[in-house]
Amino acid sequence: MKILIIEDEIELLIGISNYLTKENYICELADSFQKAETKLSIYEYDIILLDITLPDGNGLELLKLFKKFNSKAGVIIISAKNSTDDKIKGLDLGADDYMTKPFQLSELNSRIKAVIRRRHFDGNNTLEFNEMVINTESKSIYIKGEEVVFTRKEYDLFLYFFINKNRVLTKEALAEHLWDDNIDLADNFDFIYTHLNNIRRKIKIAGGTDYIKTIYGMGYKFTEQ
Amino acid sequence: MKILIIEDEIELLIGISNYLTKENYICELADSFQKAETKLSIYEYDIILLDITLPDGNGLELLKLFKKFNSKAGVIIISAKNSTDDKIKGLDLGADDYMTKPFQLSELNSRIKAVIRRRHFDGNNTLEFNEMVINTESKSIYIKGEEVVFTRKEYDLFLYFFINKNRVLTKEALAEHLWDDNIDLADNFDFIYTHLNNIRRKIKIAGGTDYIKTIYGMGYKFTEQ
DNA sequence: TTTGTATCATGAAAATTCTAATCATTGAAG
DNA sequence: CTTCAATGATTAGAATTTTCATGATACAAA
Repeated sequence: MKILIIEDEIELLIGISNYLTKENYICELADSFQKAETKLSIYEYDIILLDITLPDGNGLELLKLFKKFNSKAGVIIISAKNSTDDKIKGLDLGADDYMTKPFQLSELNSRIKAVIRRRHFDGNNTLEFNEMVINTESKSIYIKGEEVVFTRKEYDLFLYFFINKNRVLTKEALAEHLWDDNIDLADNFDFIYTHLNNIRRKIKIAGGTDYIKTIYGMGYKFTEQ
Repeated sequence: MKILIIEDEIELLIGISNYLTKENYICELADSFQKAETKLSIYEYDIILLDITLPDGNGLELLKLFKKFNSKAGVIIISAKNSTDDKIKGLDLGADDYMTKPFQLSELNSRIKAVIRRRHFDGNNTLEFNEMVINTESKSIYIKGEEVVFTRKEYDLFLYFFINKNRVLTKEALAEHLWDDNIDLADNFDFIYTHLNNIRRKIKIAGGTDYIKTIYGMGYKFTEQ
């Protein structure tokens, strides 16, 4: 997941970036209205963290502007402002959530996750990719129209690939996802191999294509190419 | 966990209470300074949600006062105030966190959980109760000085009892805890019986006392009496 | 007190998850 | 083009988790 952090307090900017990078997000930084504007016009992001008070402009203007370029991204407003006004305005302009400074980084992380989840699943319960369909309500997976039974861990892993299509996911990131953060990073994550193997076997048996490409020394990527 | 909600906007008060009750907390309500004062002088709470602006007094005074009676509880300040002053003062007076209105109930919940966690685990990694000791860092359990090996689910369940000493926990609450909320409530939770049985057996073998009492039709309670 | 039903306890079996050993492949270095 | 070390794939089986069937117990109603 790619995140743009727009924040003029450099310390906070770095702090957030470091934390989120450790949590396996790809972070880009902007410490002014202008830099943010440039980045937004060029790249696509999944999540935008937006500080309202910038030295060279108001974040809400940026939000208005940006809704034209990049409507896919979720926006979380970061505000030190004391009036609720800015938050309300921000939510009106299409922000998904807001945080008031100061905040815990772990909380920011859980909000980011929540926004990602909502953006993916609100309204429709099915995700599709070529011959594959996931129904997130019944937690069932269909390949070429036939249901293939996945275990809980297999399902979680496969869904994670689906959501992170075209992105390289490290073993560590996958393991952390399966074990909701509280996993000991000193462990070895060999069991990922096993689950992956099971998923691939089931896809093969069902006559589907193995879209999970191995990137040697890096991780795995769910993609067509 | 027992929570006192001090808030004069009745709608919000009810809203919070309903939500938190569904999340398996025991809620008590106070819509004025005076009622809150009375409750605080009589009962003990785990968490206190404190609105600063009350019709018959300032919440910060209440906070000062209450630190004398009930120093064990965690305090989360709810504030609609626009000055950061009240928040800072509140945190100075020993509040653990604060929220600015309006807020998402799910966020409130995650903050409550965070405060409970911090209050329990900050500084010391061990929880003790009579002949039982839990080391939350190494995730090991000792009974009469001897280590007893618990599986992950057994450990999680046992720790949850420890944290919720003297409280009745329903099967549903236990199951939800073990499966991080995303469990299907239509499922049957029979596996709780099995894990409980295993825990009790291991305690027995180690020569410990079974402090987990069955409350017929209700749930279970970890207690001495 | 007896009876019936719902809840809980227990143990065994099934399913899933994880570990560990072995083999295969990749990419780098000579 | 080899060789080597690191990484990934595969498989078997150990450990854990979950399901299921059966028996025991508590509570309520007759």
